Amino acid sequence: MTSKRATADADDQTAQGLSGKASGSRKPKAAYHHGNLRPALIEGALELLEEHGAAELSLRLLARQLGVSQAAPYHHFADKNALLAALAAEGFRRAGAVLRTTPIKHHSLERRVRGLSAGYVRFARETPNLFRLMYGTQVQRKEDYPELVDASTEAFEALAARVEEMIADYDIRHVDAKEATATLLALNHGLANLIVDQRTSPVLAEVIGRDRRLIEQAARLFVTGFRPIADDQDESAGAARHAGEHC
Amino acid sequence: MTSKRATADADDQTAQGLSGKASGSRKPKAAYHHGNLRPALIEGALELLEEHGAAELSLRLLARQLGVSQAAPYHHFADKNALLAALAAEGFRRAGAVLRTTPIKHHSLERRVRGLSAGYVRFARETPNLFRLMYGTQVQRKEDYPELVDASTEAFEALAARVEEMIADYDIRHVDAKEATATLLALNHGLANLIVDQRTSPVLAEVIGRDRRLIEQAARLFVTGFRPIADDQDESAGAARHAGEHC
DNA sequence: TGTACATCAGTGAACGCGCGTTCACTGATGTAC
DNA sequence: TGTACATCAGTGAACGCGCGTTCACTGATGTAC
Repeated sequence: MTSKRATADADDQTAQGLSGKASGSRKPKAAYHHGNLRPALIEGALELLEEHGAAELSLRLLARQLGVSQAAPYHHFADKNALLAALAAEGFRRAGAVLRTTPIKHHSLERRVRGLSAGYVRFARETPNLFRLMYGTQVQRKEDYPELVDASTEAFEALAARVEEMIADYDIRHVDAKEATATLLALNHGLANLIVDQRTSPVLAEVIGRDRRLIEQAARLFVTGFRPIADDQDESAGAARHAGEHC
Repeated sequence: MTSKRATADADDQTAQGLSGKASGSRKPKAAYHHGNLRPALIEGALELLEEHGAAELSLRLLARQLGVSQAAPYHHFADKNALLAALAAEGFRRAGAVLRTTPIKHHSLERRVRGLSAGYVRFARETPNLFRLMYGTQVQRKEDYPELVDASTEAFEALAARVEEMIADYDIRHVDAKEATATLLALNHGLANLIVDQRTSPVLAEVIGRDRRLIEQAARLFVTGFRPIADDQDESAGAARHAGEHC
């Protein structure tokens, strides 16, 4: 519930209380004007979302939690869907930031891939309900919210830039950049979803439970390729060993 | 709304009507006893789920749709959650069947991988809301429903068996079977989720929109590996070409 | 510097809604004799 | 073969709930003069 700008002002007004304005009525309760409600709504909604789940995130509960009337949010968001869209946009901004800033530049290809996967997965794990909100059906008419469209586009482009960087640095010739980006995104997205999901089966849970290992393995396999090739896991490329079979 | 067993009986009773039993009262409306409500509930729920979305799937609407009182479902499911769990279980059974029966045995490695991905994705696309239900938070206390646990375990094991088959047939030595299964699952799951999700960004939509191409590319890259290797895409294994860089 | 006033950000009561679930009930079914 | 009866699968009315949203309102803010 830490807020950024105006809440600080509001706090000043109530907390300082030394300017004659407050005129003695020391209500520690909220001033009539919250003063910073919009960001507080988003922040509070993110907390409720993770704490109680998307199904229980209602404008009324949110308003109650912020000590504000249930009509107040409507001064800042057209309706509930608009608030949800703002949350999803925030999610994409965070995901984009992770992809953009993951420090992988001077590592091996495998470690770079692993770093990107780990970052994406970490983001999803930290705020799983936000992650679900970003991709689920809960937010309707997503295309109507430019903030959301832009944020998600930028997140995708952040990953694309990282992939292009790897392709350039390693002079990888046999793949198209878009193709590789989409595939890596699918892999990351799949890992994140599996890890975030409630694991229904104990068998699956055992495999997925050890996140770190799973991500390492996935990165290695993604880089190495799933096919008969000799044992060059860690060193460098080795000679091929198997003649093609059918087709 | 085609039903399997008991509904047929019920139909016989009303439709035939030649045994004196019906005694002339030709009500084409439902008999007092539906006779086959449980499967009808599941079937109807699957339809509602895909048609109107999970948010609008209520027991009341379902009962109304089946021409039955809103209390009737409680004779067959303890509560709404139990019905949802049954739906999810049905989803895993279908997914497992797809993975088990996808005919890939005599194809190249790449085509086998592609076949498995395509099958999983097709299942997800055909009933996207069911797909989401299987993995989402909507069904609570999943572990309390053995039917669901078993079905999801069997689906995972179906994929594992296919991966082991490939590993054996191609004598792939540098990967562990579990590792490869988990990674391929992640890739498939990511592809399916991306394709099923509402695509927020037009940039992403363009990449993901052409499913078939995306899946082909992902399979190729998954098999080939994302690293500097010469051009042996289609033939067989080729000689390696790039000396290792850092690390 | 003081004041009038438009505007903004709140309030609180109310609307109508559909939902999950329970309850006492009743009609239909099938089995024991 | 006919009948009594336990059991099963329905009914329909009602409970209580929380929700999204709207409305007429009022207190606070800041700007023009």
